[in-house]
Amino acid sequence: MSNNQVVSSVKDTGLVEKRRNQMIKGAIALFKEKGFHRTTTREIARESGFSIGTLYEYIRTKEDVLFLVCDAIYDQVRDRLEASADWQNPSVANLEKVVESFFRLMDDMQEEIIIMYQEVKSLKKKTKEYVLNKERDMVAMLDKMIRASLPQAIAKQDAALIANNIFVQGQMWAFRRWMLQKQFTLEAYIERQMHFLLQSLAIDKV
Amino acid sequence: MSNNQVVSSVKDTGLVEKRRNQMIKGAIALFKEKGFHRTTTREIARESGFSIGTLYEYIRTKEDVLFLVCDAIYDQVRDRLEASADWQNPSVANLEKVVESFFRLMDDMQEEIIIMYQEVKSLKKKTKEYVLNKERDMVAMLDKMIRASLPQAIAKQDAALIANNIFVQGQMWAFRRWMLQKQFTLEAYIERQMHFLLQSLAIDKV
Amino acid sequence: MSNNQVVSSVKDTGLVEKRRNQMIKGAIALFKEKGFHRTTTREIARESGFSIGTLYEYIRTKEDVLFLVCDAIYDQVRDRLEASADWQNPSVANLEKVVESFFRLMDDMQEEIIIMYQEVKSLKKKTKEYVLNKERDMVAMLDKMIRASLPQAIAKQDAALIANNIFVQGQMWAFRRWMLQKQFTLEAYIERQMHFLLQSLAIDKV
Amino acid sequence: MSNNQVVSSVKDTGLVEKRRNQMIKGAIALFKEKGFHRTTTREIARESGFSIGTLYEYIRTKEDVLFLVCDAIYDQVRDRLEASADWQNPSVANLEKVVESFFRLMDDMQEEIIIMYQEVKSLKKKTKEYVLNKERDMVAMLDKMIRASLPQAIAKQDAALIANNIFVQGQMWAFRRWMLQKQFTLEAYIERQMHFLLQSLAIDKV
DNA sequence: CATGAATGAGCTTTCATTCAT
DNA sequence: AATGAATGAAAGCTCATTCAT
Repeated sequence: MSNNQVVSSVKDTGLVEKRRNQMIKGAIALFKEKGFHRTTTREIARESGFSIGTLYEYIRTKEDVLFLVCDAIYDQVRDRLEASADWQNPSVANLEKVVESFFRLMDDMQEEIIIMYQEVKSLKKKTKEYVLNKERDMVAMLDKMIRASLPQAIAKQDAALIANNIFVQGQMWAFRRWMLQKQFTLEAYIERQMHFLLQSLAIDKV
Repeated sequence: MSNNQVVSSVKDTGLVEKRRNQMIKGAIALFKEKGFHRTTTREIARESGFSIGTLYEYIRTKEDVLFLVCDAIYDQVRDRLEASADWQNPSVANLEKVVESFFRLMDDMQEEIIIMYQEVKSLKKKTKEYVLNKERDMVAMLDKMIRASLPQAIAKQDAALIANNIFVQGQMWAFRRWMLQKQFTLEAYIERQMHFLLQSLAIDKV
Repeated sequence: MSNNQVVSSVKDTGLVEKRRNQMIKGAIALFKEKGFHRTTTREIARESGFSIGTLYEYIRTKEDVLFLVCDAIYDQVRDRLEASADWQNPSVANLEKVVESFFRLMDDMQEEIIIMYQEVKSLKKKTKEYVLNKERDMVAMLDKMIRASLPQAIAKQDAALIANNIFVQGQMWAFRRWMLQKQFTLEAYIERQMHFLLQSLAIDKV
Repeated sequence: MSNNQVVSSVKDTGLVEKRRNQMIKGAIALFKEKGFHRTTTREIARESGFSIGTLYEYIRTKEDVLFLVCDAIYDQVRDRLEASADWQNPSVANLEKVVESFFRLMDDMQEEIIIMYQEVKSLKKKTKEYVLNKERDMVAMLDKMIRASLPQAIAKQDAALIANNIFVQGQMWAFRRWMLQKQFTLEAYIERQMHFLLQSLAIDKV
């Protein structure tokens, strides 16, 4: 369903969704290549397959495109994360599965992740908060899973910290690829991070 | 000594260094506020206390300013990190000290850290590599310290991974402050991260 | 009867007239607020109660709307002016009545008058002439009335000049309201202008 | 001295004045031809003899140009009006001289007058008021002259009304030239208007 | 007849960079 | 060495108009 944080002149919501998807796809391709600021609205229109006039029928400002892109990426990450494991039955095994899926997801969506974290800052306060809340939600999912999975009790803060660490280690695979991906295969990276994670939680490898 | 990656028309190296320091200071203040792309060269000149013409006597392009800024921040981080502990006598205690200092440093220099990691992407390939090498160097320092400090042997890759984790956990204090700094004091953050670090390395708290 | 200076794709003349009246009403409301140039065709369509596509079924260019508006205003002024007095029986008394009516009319239709005189210039030559001829006609009516009313003979040119003066004094009530309407009530304005008019024509107040 | 209602990036006030004069001259030429809204900033720059970038060194928005133009025209009218007669020694003869000069001035500056009264409406409230105050001042000059010149006393309101009438009759020579200038020479126009003016004031022609 | 999505020329404005003084 | 006026490519955005449905 088309995002209604962003105003469109076009009424047909089905069309709005379709066009915005084209737009998001086109914009991501361009943002990957040159970042938000160096991409022009004309380029976005062309890459999306329509004219500049049409682009502006579906958004109001260039920033709207960025918002749509960030929002779409978050939703995609979340959807895939939710589908990746059994969140209803917490267990160390399922936690491991979640973490592994998350790392694989970050590998899959490297470029999108880089775009998102590097450009959200360009959103204005309100929109930025809206988007960051989605991150908060996902961290909370993981947080909850951690607390429910562990055999022993864990302090609330500790669970939150670990959840954040996992998140950042996932993102780091994308952001620091120039450093990490020369030294590690994805498999090795996952395996070693998982090892240290379990170790730090004093859990014997299953 | 003035950075000679960037070409200046002015010969007097002392003057070049002085002017560039003014420029870096001014630019950082502005980048903190509005980011690199939204800051104009005119503003940088004014904030630095000289004219736009003079600015261009000491650099060649706007990107040069960004480079100078990133470079200066890295140097500052490195200097302070080096001064913060006894790197010559590796020990778990010294490792802890280094890690703690690093986290405190990241707290101190939050804004600069954010600038750096959010804007390096705007540097062109060659310059970016030059800057990222400085990051590599610092990670290497930590890596080496880890390997030398631990009572038991640690795989080369593992040390590198831990070093990266520490780095990213430090940066995360700055980048995710909207999430972390509501839940943790710096002290608590350091304490818990250190706890998990030692735990994951199977070291009993000293 | 719908104005056939402006071409319409729609055949049904009754409908054309109905739609154009909606359009004129909508456009006047908008022109009052923001002038012709700052009003968009989309706004005119919306304000008129139909779609942009429909708007263009009844006109060919945006300028057509302006023409229709000016034309309608002139017709309205003329209709009301004609109805306001007994033009068939010239007399000083009737002349006075006409002048008073005209001033009251200008007060009533201030905004419309302002629109018309401020935007006609945007019409292209031919249409502008068509519209200005209506003004000429009205001045001629007054001119004729003056010549027929006065006890003594008056030079042709003089009658024309006086007719123009009266017209402009009426418009001035609308255009210079920021200056005049602070100092005069409409009644006082009419009374004093009439006084000077009669005086200049050497007629004793009836 | 350069108008400081409008902000300029250029510091050299002499230069600012020079460039703005070029700009005003260029803009008037264009506004005469096509009006404010149909004239582009690029055209103004080209006509003024400099680049679009330079234009914007001396103004902030397109509206600034319009303001500068209106302001300059008013100042010119006022200067010429002040120079045209002996304002210090009121007398019917001098009043006649003033009126005649004013009419001649309106003839001379027809195009400018048309621009001004047709485009002031596009200024925003504050600037418009600033400009209209200049009109008020001039009307006040005339008003004062009328009161001081007449042999008999005249009511305050009446003097103001007569002053306004004279003003509007002057402007009408420019605005209604399509109607008046076919029937009257300037000389005749002045002569007849003066005749009716004196008549209405019950003054015997000198 | 009515609709409204699509178009793209064209607008105002910005800003990195140069260069004469 | 320092200045700041000049430049113009290029950006974001608007809007009159068309035309398939």
